[in-house]
Amino acid sequence: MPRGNCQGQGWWHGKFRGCGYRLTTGREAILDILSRSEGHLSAEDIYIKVHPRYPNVGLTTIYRTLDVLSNLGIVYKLDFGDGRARYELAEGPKGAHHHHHLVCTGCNRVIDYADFIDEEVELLQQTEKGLGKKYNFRINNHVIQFYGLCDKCNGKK
Amino acid sequence: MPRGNCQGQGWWHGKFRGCGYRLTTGREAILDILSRSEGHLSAEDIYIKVHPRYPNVGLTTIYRTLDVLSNLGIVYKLDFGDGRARYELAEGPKGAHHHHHLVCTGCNRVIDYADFIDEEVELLQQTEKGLGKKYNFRINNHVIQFYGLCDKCNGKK
DNA sequence: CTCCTTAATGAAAATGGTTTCCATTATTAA
DNA sequence: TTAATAATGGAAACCATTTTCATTAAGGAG
Ligand SMILES: [Mn+2]
Ligand SMILES: [Mn+2]
Ligand SMILES: [Zn+2]
Ligand SMILES: [Zn+2]
Repeated sequence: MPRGNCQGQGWWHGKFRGCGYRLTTGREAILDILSRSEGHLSAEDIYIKVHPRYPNVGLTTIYRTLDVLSNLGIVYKLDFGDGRARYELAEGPKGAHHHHHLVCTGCNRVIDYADFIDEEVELLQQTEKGLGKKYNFRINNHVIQFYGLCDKCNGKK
Repeated sequence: MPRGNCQGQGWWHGKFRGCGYRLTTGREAILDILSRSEGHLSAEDIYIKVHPRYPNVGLTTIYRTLDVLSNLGIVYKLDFGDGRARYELAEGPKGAHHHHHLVCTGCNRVIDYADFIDEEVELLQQTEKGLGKKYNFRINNHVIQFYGLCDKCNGKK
């Protein structure tokens, strides 16, 4: 059984070490869970998934790690207005998967969509450029989210 | 001195009464402050502005009233990611003043902009229509915000 | 491998915006 | 005026997140 495989499970090690962060069990566990989970996990969601396999990783470490990951650009910190932050991997080993969000205010379901991304991205770039020039702003992030009721919640009167 | 003037100061009374809400001093005070203030006030900001003139309006009432106003569509509840909700009047007596936001993550300054609104709104409408059809969603709200560093914060290295 | 510096950690306590409770007050329809 | 009940304020509860601090463990130097 060959050692030292560098595909997949360890792709963030470089980014981590490059910024002077230590590689710890907790951090690997959290990234492991994030990369094998679909969707938008809260800190507690992650804690619950990590805990069975790594019972000595505390919730505090989850928060601290997510903060680091978010600063490194490895995860996005999302806010869907339900009072807790949610996180998703910015990109897997396979590359980026840019998308925006459609949030149901009835059941809190969140749909990733990428259908209109091309037009949106183009407009966003124009807008960012224009705003940046006009207001002397260095824009480095945007939030686009649609809120409404999904088919199920819409049916219920 | 004529009584019963209906311009300005009381334009929301109708909307209020129409929904079965009572008109109270606290509610009028809060709307008064909101309509004579620029910008994006937190509940506590409003409390501080209301308190000198109406010392017996509590913070709880501010929260409750803002919730009602937000449900009635009279104010927008905004989240700029600084851990507290902010509120702005949806429209004054003069009518709507649609705009989006540019948020400085350095100093939390928020700039209202309306420059690219037309194009944005058009794209939004298209997107809402497309998404609504594709995912069977009734979209009734969207959030567009740009985050970055303002000229001042950008200068500080 | 061992040592040593110090980054990282977990548990518990603190924080802080917002909500809930509940006894009291005030609005409004009759 | 009166009665029904919506609205209120103050205190306590809530709850996601952060801070504190004593302990642990990464990882570079030797
Ligand atoms: Mn997503
Ligand atoms: Mn605004
Ligand atoms: Zn739903
Ligand atoms: Zn700034």
